[in-house]
Amino acid sequence: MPTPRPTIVDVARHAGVSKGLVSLALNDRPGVSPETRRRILASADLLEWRPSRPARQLSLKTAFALGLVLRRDPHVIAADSFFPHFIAGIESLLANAGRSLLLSVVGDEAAEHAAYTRLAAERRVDGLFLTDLRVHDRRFELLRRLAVPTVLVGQPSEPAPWPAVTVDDRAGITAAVRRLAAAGHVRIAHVTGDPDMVHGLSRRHAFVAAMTDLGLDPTLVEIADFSAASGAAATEALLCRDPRPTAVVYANDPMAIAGLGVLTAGGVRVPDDVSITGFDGSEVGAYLHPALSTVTTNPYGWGARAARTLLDLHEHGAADDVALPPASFIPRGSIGPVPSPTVPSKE
Amino acid sequence: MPTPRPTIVDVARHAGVSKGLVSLALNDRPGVSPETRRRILASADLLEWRPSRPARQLSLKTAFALGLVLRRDPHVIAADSFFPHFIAGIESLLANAGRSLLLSVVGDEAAEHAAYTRLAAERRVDGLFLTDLRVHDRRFELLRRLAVPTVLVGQPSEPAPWPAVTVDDRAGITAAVRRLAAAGHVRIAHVTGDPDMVHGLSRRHAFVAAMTDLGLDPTLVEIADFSAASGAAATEALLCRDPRPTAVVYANDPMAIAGLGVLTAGGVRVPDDVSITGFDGSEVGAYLHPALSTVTTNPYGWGARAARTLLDLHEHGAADDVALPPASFIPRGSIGPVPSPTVPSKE
DNA sequence: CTGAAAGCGCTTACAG
DNA sequence: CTGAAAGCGCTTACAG
Repeated sequence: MPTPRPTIVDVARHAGVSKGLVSLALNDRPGVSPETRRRILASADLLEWRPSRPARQLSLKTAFALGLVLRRDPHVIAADSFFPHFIAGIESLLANAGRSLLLSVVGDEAAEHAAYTRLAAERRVDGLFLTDLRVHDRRFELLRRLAVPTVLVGQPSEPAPWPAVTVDDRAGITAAVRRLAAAGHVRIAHVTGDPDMVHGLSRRHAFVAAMTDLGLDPTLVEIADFSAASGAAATEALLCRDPRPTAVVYANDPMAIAGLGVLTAGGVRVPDDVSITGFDGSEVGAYLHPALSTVTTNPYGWGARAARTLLDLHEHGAADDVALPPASFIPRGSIGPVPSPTVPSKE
Repeated sequence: MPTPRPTIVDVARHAGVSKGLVSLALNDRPGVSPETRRRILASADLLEWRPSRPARQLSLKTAFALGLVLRRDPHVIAADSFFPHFIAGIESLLANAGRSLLLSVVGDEAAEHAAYTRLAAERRVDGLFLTDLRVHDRRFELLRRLAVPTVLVGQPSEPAPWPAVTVDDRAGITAAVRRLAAAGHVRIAHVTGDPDMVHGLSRRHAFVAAMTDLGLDPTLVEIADFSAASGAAATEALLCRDPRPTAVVYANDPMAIAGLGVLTAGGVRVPDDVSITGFDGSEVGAYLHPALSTVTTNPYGWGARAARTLLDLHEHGAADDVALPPASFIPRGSIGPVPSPTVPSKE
């Protein structure tokens, strides 16, 4: 049961002024004499008054909140280090802007669309972050109808009427492939992320392009979905290939870590027999043995920039696309020179 | 720039009734004839009207939101699988209850207190989740002053005026120690979580109690803080002990995974030379080699139950403590029998 | 069963 | 510089 809190009327009475004046004083607007302003602020302090958000929302037609809807298996979110840093980045801006973050975690598409609709149609948020962009993203049509300011986190695969804050993740994959090729690897494989997601697909395209550029066979690709389980299964499939790849580029860290487990369990030494790389720079990867090579994208900065863009969009009605520094490759112990050719298993 | 949306007045006009009646009809209250109700609902549907939250909040004095403030290094949150599942559990209840989750991620205590104060004093939330309970938790005094419904997620170390939803994590540690002892281990070590946190301390107490009960030396304890980095450092310290422990009970999975890396890098085989166990059941642990033994606490169910309790508290002014099923130990490949005694390294 | 009115706690022209 | 009033979009007694 909420305790009655002081309202603007209490402050006005205490300071001996009208409530309109209290409002002016507290929002630093002109038209209040310094002396009166001081008295009002003192009363507000004394009464521990804070303007009610709901009341401000109603008169200002602003929600003072931004929304993030996550449709992913909690297991995948849990394994992924992206979101905690991304969210921390968002919040680094919101606190100062007097805004809050509304987070929705949903299970399926129906719940997802319901969540977006509620947030927007009930005016709970001033804008929405769109993450985990999908290849034919059905949220685009929905959000266009809802007419709510939106920022795209990532490069959309089709035109969309909102600003995008992007990081070129292809650069990280390209760097990984080049590094492996420079170490003599030729049979380099890729374990993809969810192919329905733009960043799953774009990392795969980057892999194929980098391999092709180097004149290498780009067809050693196993489809997975970013989950550790799928990374393990894909790795097992790769181990059955003949000839076996000598290096694997995984589309994220959890799959690479699971892959490392499968390789080690199968008696395949990393990096002596097979080199591996991940993506997204989870903290734990640095502490594995061997330490996992990975690609970092600074999700904290990404979140902060996306929030900045969304606030701009809400305040000014427009905001520019932002291209953040490309992902960069961090080599660690999990990659090494190509194993010296031994007797092929067949032929 | 928000597009003008239909208001209750538009619906009333369209249906040819007063707006009061629209409100009654849409909230399923008595006093509206079936025929009129039907007409009103049809108009609302047609106009795609949704009641404005801010307006409802103001007249109902309800925020329709619950708040969660996280003060942790994003790296630690990212490595920890607890929060994504916990949050997903919360949301599983909120969606149906028409509530949203307000999430704040903050860096230090000042920002944390400011966040709680804003959420409560500005009436942004109807209640707060208190997680990561600390040993002398200074939030208790703050929240008492703020007089906002609160639910404790975990057992507080000192009396507090709010219901607590608890999971006995001691049971998991006890089970791990017993299992290791049954496998012949005597020199069992513990790498603690953050000792300022209740669950860091209680796991340590559980370790000491379980060892003492078994008549084993409970002093092989290294203080860490739940981060992978601290788990790695603690493991290195344990490796320098003489005699070396043959088993290590870590207070969470990220530290155990980092410890596994350190052990492997040092040529110590797991579980042949040293057995290890984690806590919290991250997905990736199951895919390591050897697979990480761990303790699960069902954070999804925990979140759902905490949300249920908080809603009850808000609606009825009171709610009972809830004790969820205790944590359970999941043995996997990372534990094995005590190594057969060889020549001690010294003496 | 239905309508007109007051109120939730703010902000903001509009007068003085 | 200050006050009185209207309005944001709902809900809810109070009359009829």
